[in-house]
Amino acid sequence: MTLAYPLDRAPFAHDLRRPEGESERDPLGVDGVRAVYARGKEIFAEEEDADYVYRVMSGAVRTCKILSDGRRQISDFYLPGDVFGIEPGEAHRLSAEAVCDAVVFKMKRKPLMMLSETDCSVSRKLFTLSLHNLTRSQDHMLLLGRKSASERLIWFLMDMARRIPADRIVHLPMSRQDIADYLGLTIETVSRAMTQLQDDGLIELRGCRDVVLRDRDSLEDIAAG
Amino acid sequence: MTLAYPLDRAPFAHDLRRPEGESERDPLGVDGVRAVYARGKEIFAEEEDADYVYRVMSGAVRTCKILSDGRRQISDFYLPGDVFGIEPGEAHRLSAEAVCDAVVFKMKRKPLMMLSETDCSVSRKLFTLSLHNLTRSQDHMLLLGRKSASERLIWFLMDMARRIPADRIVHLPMSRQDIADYLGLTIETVSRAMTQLQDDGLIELRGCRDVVLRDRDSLEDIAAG
DNA sequence: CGTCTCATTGACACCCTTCAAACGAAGTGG
DNA sequence: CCACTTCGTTTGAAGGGTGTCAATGAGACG
Repeated sequence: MTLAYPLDRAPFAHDLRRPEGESERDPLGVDGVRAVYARGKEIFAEEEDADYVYRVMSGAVRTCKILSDGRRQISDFYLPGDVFGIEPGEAHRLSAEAVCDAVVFKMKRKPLMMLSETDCSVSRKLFTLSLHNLTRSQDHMLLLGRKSASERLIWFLMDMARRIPADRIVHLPMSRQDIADYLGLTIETVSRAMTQLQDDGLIELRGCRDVVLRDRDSLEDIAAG
Repeated sequence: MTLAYPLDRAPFAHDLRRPEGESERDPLGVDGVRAVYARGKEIFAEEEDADYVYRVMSGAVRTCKILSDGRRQISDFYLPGDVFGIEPGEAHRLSAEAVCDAVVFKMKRKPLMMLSETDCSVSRKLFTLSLHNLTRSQDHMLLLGRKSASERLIWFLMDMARRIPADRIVHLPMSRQDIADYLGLTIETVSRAMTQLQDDGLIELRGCRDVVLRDRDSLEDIAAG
């Protein structure tokens, strides 16, 4: 049997076949409902009231910030089991969209925050969760500020290989444009870097979304910096 | 009377003249001691055990990650009142150094974590704190991934103007190299961008560390993106 | 097979980096 | 008071990595 996701990333005992809209309980301890979003659909917008906190059940989600002239930076991708949409204030600081068809669990923010005032285990879970995100964004800043295009791409591929359940082939749920906006590059540069890695024998492309890591050791070394 | 820092950033009722080493209590609710670091001195290193959590009392601190070949990315600068050094695991994920002569309050991590298991207000404070840092790093990622040199510098100056207590002149505690490593640029580019902003009449340099914001509205607009 | 969308490739431009030198402020010693 | 040093900043010239613009290629789907 192959797991749908590594154990430390398993969401929780939801049955994906249960009808949408039925109330269930999140591991964080509050009730909520599932919602389905088609590829590209917006889950929430920047500045919108942050009434809900979300957990990915299947598919993938991106959160991003957009400048007035359209330049976009993707903060992170969220995979099954990941929580997103928690904000320090009343409004969302970034927008969220489905990278591919996705099922997300949404729970009301207010009950969660109220529970965290009385249940220390909940507030500590929230604390741990945001620290985890913070750690990721620190690595991301190093990448955006100081790494070359190929180093960025390798770091991204290794991160995905670690997070996505698959041994030999990493299936990327996102487009080149998403990767570019995550890595602070253009789609052309991502594409060129990808073929360069293939020419160097580090990876092998099986179609543009499936990547075989051919020289995992070298890739690890470069990703580690 | 002029405040040493804006009200929302005031650290706590420590008397800076108290002798170093004497035990005091942090607003987070645990005891600790003050420590003095000269400019450039390391407070903790990457990979080092994260035994303490810190709060800046005076001066400024930087946290950064360094690649094996020396490339450096500064994650953030911490000013009086700011807490730094909280980690999800047992080890520090970044290093911390004094940007200028600085006094920091250090409290043991373990008692703080134990307190947060029973006192919800503490774990919620920690949660809020890490969410605040996360929000900052999201803005920082947008800056590093998608903004031009001058946009980065303007964002930095406006952020400092907001955080540093001064009406007309912003005094930067850090060197050009620090600014460069924070903004993902080189020292030369920062210097050039700075003189360009001066030539454009947006700022005025009074020595290389004192900046007068001449056209605050334009600067705000550009910083907002 | 045609259409649509997305990915790849090429040519060229440009912003930022690199390398190098000059400049300036602060501190030291004669 | 004035060289002299040191360290950090500024400025200049040249090069390179990534962006831009444009055309081609490759899957997916009806």
